[in-house]
Amino acid sequence: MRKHTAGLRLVDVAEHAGVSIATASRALSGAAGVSEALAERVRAVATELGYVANVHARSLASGASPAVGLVVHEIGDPYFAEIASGVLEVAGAHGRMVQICHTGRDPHAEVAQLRALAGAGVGIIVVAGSGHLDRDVQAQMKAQVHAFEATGGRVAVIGRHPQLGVDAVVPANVAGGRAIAEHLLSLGHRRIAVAAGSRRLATMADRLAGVEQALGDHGLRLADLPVVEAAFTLDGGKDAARRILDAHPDATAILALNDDMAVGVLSVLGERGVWVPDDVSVTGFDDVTVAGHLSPALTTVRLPMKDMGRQALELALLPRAARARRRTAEQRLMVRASTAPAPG
Amino acid sequence: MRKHTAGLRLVDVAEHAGVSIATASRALSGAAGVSEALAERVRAVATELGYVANVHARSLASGASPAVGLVVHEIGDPYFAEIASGVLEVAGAHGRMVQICHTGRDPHAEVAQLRALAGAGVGIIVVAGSGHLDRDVQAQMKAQVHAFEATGGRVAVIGRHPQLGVDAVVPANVAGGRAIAEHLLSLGHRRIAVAAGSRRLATMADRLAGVEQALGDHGLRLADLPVVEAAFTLDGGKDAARRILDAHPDATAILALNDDMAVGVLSVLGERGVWVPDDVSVTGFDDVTVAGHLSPALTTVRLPMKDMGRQALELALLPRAARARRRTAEQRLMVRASTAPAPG
DNA sequence: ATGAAAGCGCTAACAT
DNA sequence: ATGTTAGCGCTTTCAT
Repeated sequence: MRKHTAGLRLVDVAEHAGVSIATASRALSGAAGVSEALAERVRAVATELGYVANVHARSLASGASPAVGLVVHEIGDPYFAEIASGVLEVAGAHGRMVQICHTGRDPHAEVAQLRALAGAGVGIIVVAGSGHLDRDVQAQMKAQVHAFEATGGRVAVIGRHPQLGVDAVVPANVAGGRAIAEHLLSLGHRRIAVAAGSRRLATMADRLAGVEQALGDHGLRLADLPVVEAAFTLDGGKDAARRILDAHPDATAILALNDDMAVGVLSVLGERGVWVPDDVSVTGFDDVTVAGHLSPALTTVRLPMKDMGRQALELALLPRAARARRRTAEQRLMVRASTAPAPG
Repeated sequence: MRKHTAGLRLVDVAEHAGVSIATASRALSGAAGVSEALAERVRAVATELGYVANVHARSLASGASPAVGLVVHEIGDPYFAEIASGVLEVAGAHGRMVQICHTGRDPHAEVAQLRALAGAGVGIIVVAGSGHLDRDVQAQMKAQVHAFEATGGRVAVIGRHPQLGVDAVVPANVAGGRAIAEHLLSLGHRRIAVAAGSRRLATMADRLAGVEQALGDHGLRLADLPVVEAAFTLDGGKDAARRILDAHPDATAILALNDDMAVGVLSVLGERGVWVPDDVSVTGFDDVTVAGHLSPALTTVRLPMKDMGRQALELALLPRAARARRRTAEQRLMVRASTAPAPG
């Protein structure tokens, strides 16, 4: 904990400028009711003295805080790091600080972080993690979010959060899932194994739904394909790949539902001497920066993560609307070297 | 800005528990001077009511803030994202929030962010970006840091920051530079081109110094090698690779001074039909998560970024010492597929 | 347009 | 061990 041993105060500025602290306050916060000349003088004195207002005092007195909270699953994960980059960019442009919390992919931790941010007195919260299909989690999130909004807080989420009813930036996960599956199908793949994260995540459900649509177009059903659930990470991808190779050695393609998992899949395939794309095609989802530089370059679905971060904060910066706003972030299929026509 | 329209206050808890607000305060903050039974009751009431203390009021009254500020060049960059992950982990364990600022690699922005964080009332600042060799920048950083420490703030930096005199976690950049260069030299490479970032960064100077030592062991001098300066990013690596290929087509190895640049180098080499490692060996520095999964897997120097983040905050959490503390983060050479004996 | 003064919610002396 | 009360530095009525 920091002890404010020193530090200039508003009184100091006021005295130096020969005005009352009320006038000084108005001049510095740009409020009306001060002659421009006086305001100018006060500001000059403040800069000269190097005065910086105490946020805590300001927030306490005004009941308004300029800080924005950002909740991510894991900041070390490129997907969230890129989103964070977009959020920081917009925050910087508005002179706001960003407090980041991570949840370790635990939905209960997410609720706890929300509470913590509210307690930490931020005025805006952006939730970057996927929504959850679990009713219990949804209810808790909803309660927490509403409590925060009731005290004047603003919330925006990235991803589909069923029942939440707040402003949202929703990536085209269904369309993306459809596009990537369609790509594999059009290459003649039929024995496709899916490396998936938890089905309790809305993101996962949506991407799978898209895959199912594409399959349906070809008279196939998702239920007939092996869908292996594992952690939504590089290691999870490794895990899934091993299980797929063992249980379904005849698969000609592995469709991973994010790039992290795809990297793990590629890694295990390499270890086992399976050639990509000659023996098995592999696809990812997200198009994180390195995806195009992998071995081989990964065919994937691009999502504009940084822009999603920007847009989410921009939504949250807007005054609350009667109906929750919704922006869609478009996907784009990136065909690279990790996919090829099905062998045979 | 958030308006606190509602919200429970300490008085509410005190009333419900039938005690004074002083007792309530003591009970909740765990201060001495309250009977355990009473403290327990107060805490129970607080949880039941869902009371969360107002940080602004608390910080204002106590003059201490639990927030920690983290300054990075770019949070979307995996190197910094991993450091941030370590900082968040330790902060979480101590019940503290982390405010992240990015500087866009501009040293003057770094100074400005420091000032902003101090103004935002954080108690601790961790600076993750490399130190700068420019005297002017050093002086400004120093002034800003001292001003912050004078008001009771704590600061820790990651990387060597000449003249700063604060607690630091210093990665073994010199040893790493030496190890990676020695690796190439032992493979018989002599015509080595270096893809470097700005030489004004301490990190860069240190890594180059290590390279120079290894060269010296083999009777060579850095001055005789092409050292191409470019942005310390993937695009910078591309830029450097193009210039190297054009001006020094006979180079048998490209030593990039971070992984981002190495990825860019690999990318350009691929485009131009240069085989790695058959025609040209390529090395990186940092060992970001994907380095081992690139095409080909990158030989590089591993730095424990996440742990560096952890350690930096742990240092900053300690009370200020008479002499600045210094922890060294060890490097480790990771030999992979991107290097091979020099051709011919 | 300017100033005086009453809080914002909490902590930390200072009583008791 | 518990309660009373004076601030922390600022914003914002309310006077003037």
